[in-house]
Amino acid sequence: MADLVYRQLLSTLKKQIVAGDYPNLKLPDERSLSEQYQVSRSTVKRALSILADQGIVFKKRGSGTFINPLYLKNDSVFHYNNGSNLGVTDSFQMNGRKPGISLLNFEVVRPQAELKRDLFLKNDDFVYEIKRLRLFDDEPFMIESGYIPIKIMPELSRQIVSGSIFNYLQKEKNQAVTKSYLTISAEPSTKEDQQQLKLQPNEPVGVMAGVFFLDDGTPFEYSRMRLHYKYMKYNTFVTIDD
Amino acid sequence: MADLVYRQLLSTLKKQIVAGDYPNLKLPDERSLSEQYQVSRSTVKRALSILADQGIVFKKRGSGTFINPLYLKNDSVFHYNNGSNLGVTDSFQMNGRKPGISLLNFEVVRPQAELKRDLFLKNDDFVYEIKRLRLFDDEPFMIESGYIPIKIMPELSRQIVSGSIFNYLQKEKNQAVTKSYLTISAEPSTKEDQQQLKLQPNEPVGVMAGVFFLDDGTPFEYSRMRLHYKYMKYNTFVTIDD
DNA sequence: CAGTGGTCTAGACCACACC
DNA sequence: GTGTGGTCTAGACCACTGT
Repeated sequence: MADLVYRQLLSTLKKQIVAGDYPNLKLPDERSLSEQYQVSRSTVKRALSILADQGIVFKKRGSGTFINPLYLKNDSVFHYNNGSNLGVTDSFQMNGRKPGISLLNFEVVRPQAELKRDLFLKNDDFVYEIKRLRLFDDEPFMIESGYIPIKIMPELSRQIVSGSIFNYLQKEKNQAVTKSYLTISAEPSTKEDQQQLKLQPNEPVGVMAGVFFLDDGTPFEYSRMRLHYKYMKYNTFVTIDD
Repeated sequence: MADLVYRQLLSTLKKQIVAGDYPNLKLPDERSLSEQYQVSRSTVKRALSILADQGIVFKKRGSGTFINPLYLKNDSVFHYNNGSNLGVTDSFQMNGRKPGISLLNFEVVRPQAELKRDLFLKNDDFVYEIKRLRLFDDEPFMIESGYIPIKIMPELSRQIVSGSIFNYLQKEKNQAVTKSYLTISAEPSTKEDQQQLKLQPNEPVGVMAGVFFLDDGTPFEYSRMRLHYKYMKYNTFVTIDD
């Protein structure tokens, strides 16, 4: 991965930016970079576009490419995900805390209409229903209800489900979950939320719900996550074009 | 904008996909498309990459490009933003409801340290503090607190601030806000939230806070939005690579 | 081995910003 | 007008998939 030309250039530029090699916050023009690193201008553009997508630089037609000053202030609001995390254990800053899983429920059910639609199921397909309580250092922070088609993972067991399913997929079946569509919202806590997540009645949960996809586009899991509100922090960098 | 070759191809393919012109959910290969539409393969790749970023298709090296079945089910969970909306009046589905603004407060203040950092301000820079209640059809749904450096918009007035600031920027100064960094979270409602947004004490608010940037990368506004929880629905399509 | 997407190049021409 | 990023092309070669 890192031996790709545009990846190397990307990484080089990123290091230089962080190191403060461009005190005037302006990068050299694309043609110069192309010359300097002996790569085509297209490759330079590719690297710079990624930096722009990540919010690290701004490209301004006619004047140049400029470093986002906010990115340099390392302790600032600007430490975000690049939207590039998936999997519960990766998505939350655990700050050295040990993640845990407590299995609440594990059974096979007939999917509701909506679920059938979202997971692209046929009429007589069944799904596993997996309800788990997620913890950090024995402190519960999320109730997760997952639905996985039997036909995708017929071998699923209480054992597997008590650990990270994504890791299992990766290691045992060499399949990666690289895409997800999620809706983020907030709700008052239910009695169950309050009990499991140790919430006061007036304290809410954050809700993240949606579909995870395998590399090849197969909808793999529908998941509904109810988070202790203090643990829900979703960072996004958005660009509009149209 | 739409006369660009890759944009046209993009729009053509999107229409065909929605129209069901590819019943087997597989697009023609890139070289065929290049031939068929008399454009270079690079241009085809560009259009297809955008479709992939939007989650509409999956590209699989060695086998082809496939349509995401979820995208075809139009009424499904899959109708999302592409993360491509900015500006309050654009960002929420208004469903024909008329947006309104009630100005709660408008003054000049000395920015706190954190704000100074996020807006990249110097020691003696001042900011406008603009607090507004946003409505749909006279129903309040959001309390918005915005902070804009005086030096960026010295001409700001109660009049301007009572309408859409982004529209004003666009029309009067030909500057667009095209990027934002936001953190999304949830909180119990405060007394003020409950009063302004007509919430019960146990009902929460969604919080979206962060920085909006001008085209040239200037941090333009820090905004903190507290939303009636029923109005907070943020949709994301995330891809991981690394 | 054939088919398909991924990377990379070299160069032409356009559009916008600034002097 | 010069500098800079944006679009587009034509083609070479690589990497992975599936027969």
